[in-house]
Formats: sequence, C-alpha cells, structure tokens
Amino acid sequence: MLIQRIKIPSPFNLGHTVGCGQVFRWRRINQWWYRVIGDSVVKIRQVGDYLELNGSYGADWTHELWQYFRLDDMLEEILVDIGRDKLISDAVRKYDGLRLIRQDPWECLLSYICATNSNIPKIEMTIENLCKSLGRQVVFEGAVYYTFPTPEAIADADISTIRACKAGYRSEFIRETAKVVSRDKFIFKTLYNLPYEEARKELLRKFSGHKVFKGIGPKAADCILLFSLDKLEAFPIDVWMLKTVLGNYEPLFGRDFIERLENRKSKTSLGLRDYSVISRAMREYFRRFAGYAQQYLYYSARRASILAQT
DNA sequence: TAGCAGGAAAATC
DNA sequence: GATTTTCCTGCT
Repeated sequence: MLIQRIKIPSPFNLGHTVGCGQVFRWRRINQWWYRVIGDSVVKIRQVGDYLELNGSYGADWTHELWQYFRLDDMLEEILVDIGRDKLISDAVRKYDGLRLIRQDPWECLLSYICATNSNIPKIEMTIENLCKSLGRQVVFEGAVYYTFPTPEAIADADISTIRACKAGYRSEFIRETAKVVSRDKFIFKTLYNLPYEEARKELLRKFSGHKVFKGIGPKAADCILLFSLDKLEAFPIDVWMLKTVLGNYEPLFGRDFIERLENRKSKTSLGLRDYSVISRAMREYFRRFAGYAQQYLYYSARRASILAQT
C-alpha cells in the first residue's frame, strides 16, 4: 500500500490535535502517529500542509480523514470568533491548528466512563485492556493492533472479564451501558439529530429512578456531545477547566460564587447545580463554538502545568 | 442536597 | 515509602 499524501486546510496541527487529551489511544512511533480507527489501523504524519498516511484500509481514506479531523470546520473563522479575551487569544496563538476530533460515539461514550476519577495514563491502559480482551486483532506492519470492542462484545462479556481490564468500580457501568446501546441501534443517530440541550438531557435521563447511562454524569455527557456528536457549543467542566474558570473568569460569576466554590468541602466534585451554572455561562460567553474554546483553554492549562513541573 | 465511597496508578510529599 | 491526586458519578 502506497503512502497517501493529502493536502490539508490551514490551520492544522496534528500533534496538538491528537495530543490535547480529547481522544485516547493515539501512539507515536518515530515520526508517525498510529491508531485503530473503525476497523483499520491508520498511520499518519504531518509534513507542512500535507498529511501523509498509510494503513490497513483498502480504499482511499481521504473522506474518512476529513471527517475524523473535522477538516470541514472553518477553523480560522472559528478561532477569530472565540477570541473574546487575552487568555483565550494567547491559547489560540500558542496552539494554533488544534482541531476537535469527530470520534466514534460508542467508543467516546465508553472511554469517558473509564475516565471518571482517573488519570490519562490509567484511562489509556484500561481502554487498551478492553480492546485486547474483547476487540478484534488487526495486523499492520507485522504488529498486532486491536479494534475497539462492539457494544455486543462487552454486553455479552462476563463481569470478571471487564474487571480484569482494571476498570474497577466502573466495570458494571461499562457493561450496563453496553447493554443499553446494543438494545437501541439508533441511539447515537437519535442523539445526533437532537439539539444540544435535549441530547444532553437524554444522556442523563432517568428511567423509574435510575440513570439509563450509568457512569455518565454532566461532564462526561458534554465530552461525548462535543467529541462525537457535533455539538460544538458543549463546554465540559473538568478539574482543569474549573481551575481556569475560578482563576480567570470571576467577572462572569461574581466574587461570592467564586469564593463559595473555592471554599467547598470536597475539592474534587462539583454539584450538578454549580456545574450547570458554570457550563451555561461559558457557553453564553463563547457562543456557538464554545467547545473549541474549551479545548484550547484545557490544553493550555494542562501544558502550562506540565511545563511548570520541569 | 451535601457528603462520601469507589480501584488503581500517577503525582507529590 | 506514604499520602494525595487523578479529565467524576452514584448513592444515601
């Protein structure tokens, strides 16, 4: 298979896009990034305005690539649109070319169940274990890769199999969610066609007192909507975003509100009420591409913290 | 609705 | 080494 060379729209930065924490399972080997996307192993690198790619897929992969990396987004215009203040403008300048990724909704949903109360290396380990245990093998360049397990594969798996993947207390949530998804083939199509607010409500829906998607709270729901269901106004609030908001956006909330959150007992969790207040305010501030703003601010906060350590 | 438990690995002390 | 933190959510 020849290496395909595809001209890409500017701005685009592959390293920032796959490394900003929105998506798991990308691995860098030498100059190339590798990942299983769908049923294929894809190998990719950026050379100036071109992406070079190769993989285990058969036909031309240009269309899939445009979809996956959201190359149809008018990023230059979006970045101007979200440039409301110095903090975001600096992040945009620094990490120019970072694009959101259009992930597979099922994989995204399960990944963010695994991400609760965890850290990135561990999340990747758990997901990799699930793929090795319940996915299918794909061989590429003599190495073995694993596809992401189907909802059915996980729904039918023994709970001990999922526990062996080191998913911990999330194991039951993972299997329950797999059952819900394998029962409703159109769930993601339905969610995709709903506007943001309603799709979010659906993901957090209760049925006779119980959550339908166990393990999905407001934060994970926003991540799924933003990263896999084209809801670009979604603004997930994780611990890093909370720090950013408390430290930089006090005028949007007022001193009292910020102080109350800074002094809250449990440093980790945000109540549903407070989550909604913050997320809505940030959406109203950044408007229709708030999700892009969130990703630039998130990456910027993380990078700053990583750089501060060294 | 505020507070707490929950696995396990990484960060931090 | 021990303790705290970690891309939070469910339960009471």
